[in-house]
Amino acid sequence: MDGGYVTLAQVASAARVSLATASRVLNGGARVVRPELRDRVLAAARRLSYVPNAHAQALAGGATATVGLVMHDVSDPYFASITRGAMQVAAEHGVLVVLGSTFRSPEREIEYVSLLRGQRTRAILLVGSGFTDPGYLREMGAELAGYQGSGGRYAFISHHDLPGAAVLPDNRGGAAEVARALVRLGHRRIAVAGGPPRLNTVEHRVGGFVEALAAAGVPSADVTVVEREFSEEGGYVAAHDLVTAGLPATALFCASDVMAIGALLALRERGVAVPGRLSLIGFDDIPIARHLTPALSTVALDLEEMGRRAMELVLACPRPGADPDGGDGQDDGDDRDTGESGDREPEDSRVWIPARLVLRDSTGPPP
Amino acid sequence: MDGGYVTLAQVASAARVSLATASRVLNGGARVVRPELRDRVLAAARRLSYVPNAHAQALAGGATATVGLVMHDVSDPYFASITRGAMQVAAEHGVLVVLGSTFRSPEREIEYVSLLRGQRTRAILLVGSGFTDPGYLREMGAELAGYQGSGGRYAFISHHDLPGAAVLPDNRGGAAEVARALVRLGHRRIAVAGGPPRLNTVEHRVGGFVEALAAAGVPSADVTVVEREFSEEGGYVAAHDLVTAGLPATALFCASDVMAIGALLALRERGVAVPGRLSLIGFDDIPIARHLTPALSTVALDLEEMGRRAMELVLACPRPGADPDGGDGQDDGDDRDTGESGDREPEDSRVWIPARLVLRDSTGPPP
DNA sequence: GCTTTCCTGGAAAACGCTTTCCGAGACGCT
DNA sequence: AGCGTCTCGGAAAGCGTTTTCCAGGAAAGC
Repeated sequence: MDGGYVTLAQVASAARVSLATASRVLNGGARVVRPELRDRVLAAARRLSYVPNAHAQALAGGATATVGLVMHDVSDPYFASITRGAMQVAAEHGVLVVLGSTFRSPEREIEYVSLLRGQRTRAILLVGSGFTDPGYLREMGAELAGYQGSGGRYAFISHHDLPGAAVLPDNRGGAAEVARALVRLGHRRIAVAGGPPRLNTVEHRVGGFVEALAAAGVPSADVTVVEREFSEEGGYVAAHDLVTAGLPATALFCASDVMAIGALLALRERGVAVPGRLSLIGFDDIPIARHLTPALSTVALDLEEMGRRAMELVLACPRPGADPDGGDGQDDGDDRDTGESGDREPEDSRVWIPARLVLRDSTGPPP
Repeated sequence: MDGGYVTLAQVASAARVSLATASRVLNGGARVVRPELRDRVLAAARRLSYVPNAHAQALAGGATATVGLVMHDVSDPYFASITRGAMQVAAEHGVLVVLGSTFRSPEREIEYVSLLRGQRTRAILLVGSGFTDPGYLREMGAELAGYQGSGGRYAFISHHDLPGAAVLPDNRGGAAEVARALVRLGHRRIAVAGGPPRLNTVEHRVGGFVEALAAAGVPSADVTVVEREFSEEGGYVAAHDLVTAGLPATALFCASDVMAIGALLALRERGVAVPGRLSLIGFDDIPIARHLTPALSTVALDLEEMGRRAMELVLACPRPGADPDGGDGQDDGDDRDTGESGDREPEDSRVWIPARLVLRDSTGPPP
């Protein structure tokens, strides 16, 4: 109305009631207040259109209702879908979501965690591939330990080589399935387009793929690994370079759908028929994958579910005492530990997300 | 390290300095502090890994460094791109972004504004089409007036029929260009797939299109308007129904690219050649539009720029006194007021975003 | 009928920070 | 040398809540 905010004190005096009573009626809840006073307070609050000051509430010891979400970039469909799932659960719990975009910079990621720590967010979700850099792991580890020590919860989505609860897509398994499927189709000379190996996700997908290829009897001389950016542009460049190099393959596996989209564009520009001359397959099954022409074969991950599960993990009612104890009997995470990295505490909740091969029109037998 | 947070008081005592001095060194900035003390404080803060409590800072009168972003759904590419732009500017200003997904519910939109008000966010960005419902306009208007009255800034992205700063895409103009382009190509029987008219964006795009068609001499009997959901599914259903009805058109204009994607799928399933039998054109130029087959003709809006401009609008240094005065000489918004709704205060900053017709492969002459 | 227990409202103490106001030295001017 | 001015550190007053503790009245027990 006029300048400044309506405070609880104003509501209380308007209702001719003490501050304590007004607080109890509007936010407390535990204690009983005589109906008559209760109504007076409620009426006054409505009349003045009182909105509690979240900062004051947080300071005074009330629980904060915000969760931080740190990721590469919301406009990347992979992250957009995960965010969507996470926000659904957040909304159900009446929790506000704070976003941080790192654009794949480890420094920014750490900075955001520190910022969110300052905001006393109830929890932090670290979405997307972790970095393998030791300096990053040390710093981020310290930051997260401090956060947890002071009562914050956190969870990773995707592998991070750091202790903590996590939602883990079966990157290796999915990539291996791609390898076997391509071999089954008859491909023998195969290319992989990956990103920088400092990203865990890339390492697992490319690694799992190459290993499975070897296991299926494809000589490593017939496997071409191309490392570019982990982005649409990177996929474009990878495919372009592959074609320029004489296209030493009949199938191309891209470490993500986004890369595959870039690759598809390059292949179209260079006149390479997909899947006629080259089979193409991605990873993630982002929503547009099925709308491309040819419809993109890929490995489906339930991205929204990943977001949902992670948010549930950190919002799952903790015992209020904030001792650094981590996971508390999450029931449905089938805990097969594939030992991808053994340095995690066994108490941490782990949710595995299965990867499902989806063959659409972009893959076929070799020419 | 141990339970609980490190407070400024602890830092101060570790540095053998008063609270005031510690505050001045770490956050204040205005006042000068002797280098020796300054270093002591800095060292202590680092050693204890001090993180200021943002809530306490906000309460004590320091500026809040968060901005709210309220929109339909981040996983919609249109909103994802806008969000990306907004986050870039936010990051430059060291501002944190809080996200709210309304899923096109006016109630949720109002609820989020109220929540963000409670968070004392520095500003709120309302992204995406406003609703035409009078009840919504009244409530939202009151909420925003209260917010502004207490020093908050806000801006709309897209038309909202409410006073306030805004970043406005030229929906009518773009739609009119589509109409003229289709007529120029030779189309005479034309269909439009729109969403519910309670969305301003839909109203302007469909309205502008139909009017321009009339102006170009296309009899209204030859124009088919189909109203479905403003979503991919809605586009699918619209196209499906159109085909079922005997396809009384040689061109289909969809009120958004997302709808066009759905329509394209339906047309493919029903065996309708695009653009051979039916020309298709969307609106927005979301990033994947060019990757579809056929590459989607559309009206390009610089979505990231829209996000950027809006964020700049609300972050543009305000005079600290928070009197409800709104716009302060934004230099480069060319203020042509097309009078789409006359009830706004002239002081509000308005940034117009031009719409540019992009003809790709999904449009051609009629069969 | 008097004491003991509930029950409920109010006063006041945090919560962690910013900022205003003072006071004490240091310096410059006459 | 004396006085005024300037600089910079510290004490303390909030900021808007929650929550603990206390007091007074009503209900209950003997």
